[in-house]
Amino acid sequence: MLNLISDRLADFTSTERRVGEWVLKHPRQAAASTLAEVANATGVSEPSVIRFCRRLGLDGFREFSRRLTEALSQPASYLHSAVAADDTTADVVTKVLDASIQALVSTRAELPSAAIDAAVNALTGARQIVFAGLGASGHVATDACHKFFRLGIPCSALIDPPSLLQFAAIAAPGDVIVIVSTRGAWHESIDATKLARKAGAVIIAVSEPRSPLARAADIVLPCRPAEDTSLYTPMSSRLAQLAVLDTLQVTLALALGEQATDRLRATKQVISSRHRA
Amino acid sequence: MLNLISDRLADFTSTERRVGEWVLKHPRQAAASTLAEVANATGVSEPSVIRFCRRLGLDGFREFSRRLTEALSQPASYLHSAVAADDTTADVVTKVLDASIQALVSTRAELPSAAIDAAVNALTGARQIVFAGLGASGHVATDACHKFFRLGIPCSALIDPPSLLQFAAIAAPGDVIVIVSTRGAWHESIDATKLARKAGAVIIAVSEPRSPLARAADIVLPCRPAEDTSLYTPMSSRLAQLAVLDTLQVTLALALGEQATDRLRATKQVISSRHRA
DNA sequence: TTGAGCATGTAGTAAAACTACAATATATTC
DNA sequence: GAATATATTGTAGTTTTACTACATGCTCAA
Repeated sequence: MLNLISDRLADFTSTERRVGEWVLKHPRQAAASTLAEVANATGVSEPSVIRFCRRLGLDGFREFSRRLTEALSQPASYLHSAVAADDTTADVVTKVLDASIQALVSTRAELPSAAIDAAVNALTGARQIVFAGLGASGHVATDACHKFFRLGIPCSALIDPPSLLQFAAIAAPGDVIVIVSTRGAWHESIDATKLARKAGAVIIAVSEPRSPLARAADIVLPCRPAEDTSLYTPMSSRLAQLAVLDTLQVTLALALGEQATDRLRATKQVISSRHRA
Repeated sequence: MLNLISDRLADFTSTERRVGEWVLKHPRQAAASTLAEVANATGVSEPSVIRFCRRLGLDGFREFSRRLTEALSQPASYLHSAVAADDTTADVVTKVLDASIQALVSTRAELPSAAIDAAVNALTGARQIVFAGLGASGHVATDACHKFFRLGIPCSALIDPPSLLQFAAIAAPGDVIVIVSTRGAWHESIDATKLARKAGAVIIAVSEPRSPLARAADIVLPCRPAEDTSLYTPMSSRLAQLAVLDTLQVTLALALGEQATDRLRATKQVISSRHRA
């Protein structure tokens, strides 16, 4: 939460920045304050504080307070520390898993439910869903495809630039493209996004929220990559992306109701019966 | 907080007890609700809810909300709870991510470094590494392949039964097969394991530790799947498998020394230079 | 310089939390 | 068993808080 604020501080208006800086400086006080108190302490008007909250992708001041309280009561235990060449195996196990846990914990704290709702809204009416990702994100896209198709929606995965661009060229209204990209900086992804959007498709980016890709997309599901402090540090962001898409799938299943759950049940059943055989 | 409530439940009035029981049953929802919503959900009047808060020694409903939110973001609350059909989006986000976090936390606790060491030992001398996985585990295998090949070892991924069996038939000493399987029950995997082992290959199973596959393998990296309490609960075990393989890769990189780290550096470099372009 | 567009504040509204008090239920004493 | 006292709960109103609509003023471009 605090990271989110400090990251996005740059593209705020001056009043919003003032609020953000104050919150970063007095996080505990901020969490316990009312809207009027924050406005007073920062010397801005109440609506400006609300605008600040909305800018963060939150619903309003209420949600801001809740998120901040959550963030401040989170344990600092799973902190990221770099793997060193002389670490024992037990050290490595702890460090790598802690980094991954941390990635999920911060995702949990920063994922705005409004964005999920918007995404679900787009997906419920979708004619088809296309999951796209290049390189390591390709695996996430494929995985997601494998997961969403069980809901009975036509799904496919595109994991190389030519396919992605070709699809973007023939995209149509009703198509939803979910683009997974850790940094959101590959220009192929961005080009495809712009192209497909012009054609009327909805683009959901699972990506670093301040990236060019995020700016080009309709809906952003933020997935902050952990700083790459070390050569050995693996991409924990991949886990976060998978978890975000898990969440989206479950929410979508709930939104679709009976029909989707029946299909889920059927896909589970067919597996377990094969196992017994 | 929740303990406090359940402890004191006995000396509450019947209305207060009704509120307390509901809060214990739906803690997340309670933390996100307004006074009126709680009153409505429990079928009592608003002042009664306030009296309930006061009875807990709190200032009012506001403080109750804050305390509850704090309590729920403590680490002990990353407990697995099933997604229900009437959950809000925020509930789903929390539940799904909590389940995933829980999977990693328990993996961290249970992963024996001796098994990692044994696996690294086998891998350092490997002529080639083959990652195998069927269904959802196929993605994990592919992902691992993509990750390990950067160390400069020949890697491939097999994600369908015929390929797996064919490879098992021609396996040779020096080959290491890493089989990913959530339940470790597909007989194709087990057959392939036995076959390849007879031919002198080393088999590492990333799987439920008490499964038939685990028994057949040389080395077991335990990955206990979270109980599938609900239809909606996605496979958190997949995340655990990925994290275990992350750990293995980092440990292997350290064991291989200079040469491997140079290669890792090179693969990172080529990506970041493309990004800038 | 003027006008479009954006940032910000003012004033008002809706809703949330809280209070005072009345009504009902429960216990107590004769 | 009746009458009174006490405790419990709800109703109706007040205050506070969060939010909205709109107006003002500022910035930048033509």
